[in-house]
Amino acid sequence: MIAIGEASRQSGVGIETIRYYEREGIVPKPKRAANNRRLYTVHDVGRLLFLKKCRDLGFPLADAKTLLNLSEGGGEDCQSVVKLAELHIANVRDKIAELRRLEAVLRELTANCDSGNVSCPMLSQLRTAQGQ
Amino acid sequence: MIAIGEASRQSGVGIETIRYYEREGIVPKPKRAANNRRLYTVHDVGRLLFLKKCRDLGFPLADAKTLLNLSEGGGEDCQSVVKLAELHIANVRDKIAELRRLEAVLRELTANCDSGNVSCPMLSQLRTAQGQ
DNA sequence: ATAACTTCTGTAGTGGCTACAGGATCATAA
DNA sequence: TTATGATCCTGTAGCCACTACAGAAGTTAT
Repeated sequence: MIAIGEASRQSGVGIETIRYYEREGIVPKPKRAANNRRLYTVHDVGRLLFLKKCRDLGFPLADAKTLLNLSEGGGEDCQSVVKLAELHIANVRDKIAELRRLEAVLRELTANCDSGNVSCPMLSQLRTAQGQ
Repeated sequence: MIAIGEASRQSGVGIETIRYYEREGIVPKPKRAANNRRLYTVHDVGRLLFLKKCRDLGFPLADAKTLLNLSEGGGEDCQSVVKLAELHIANVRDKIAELRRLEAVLRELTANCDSGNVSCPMLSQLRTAQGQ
């Protein structure tokens, strides 16, 4: 049984975040010591590590919770997991495409901005060009 | 002189967002009609359009405000504009790289999840793999 | 007159934390 | 024993950039 600071160190999840997860019902409320301090088990730390990995993979917290439940429920519902993951991958791909588009437009806008122009080409574009 | 709804239509910026920009000091407070309703000029709509383009390019609102000021200040400080834009481009590139890394990891994690496995390979990985 | 639309102010919610404030408790050293 | 500092507690507010109300008042069309 370890305190919240140690659980934070072992899992990489911040102390405030652990308490936030508890408030939000993402993880169950831990036992308390006689002095009211939270006590965590190895299993609890495992949960936090699991959640941290999900978050690092970009899953929304709600999805991370779902995955945790799938992991702890006996069924090992591989199909549900894949479904969630595929949706997430699609989101990631969409974001990449959007960012690439943005980068291209930004490069174009700044292309003529190097030399000491009287008026800034990028600002001109922003003032006059059609949206998009 | 047009009302806020028309300004919203012409600029593509939502009504609530226009009021938000006013509250935040991103755009100046417009004149009011006798009935206390906001009145916008073509120039005001131009500002909103400018801001919308900046936001669509992914600039934070604070940067959008800075760009607007640069655009309206007489100097046309092309160097400041490029500096802001280059920083933003670097951010965009970083995000793309991170998302690509994520996508690769997610693909790897779901690679063996197709057939009817007894236990889910992805969940196993999330439970046991080292962070990263 | 009635209905439907628009606008007004003010407040709260979104996601996922993060940062306090103000207090209690614990561990360690002089 | 006492001082110091680390850790913990609860509760609240801030971040970003909106978005969504509630409840009231005014405008426009039939």
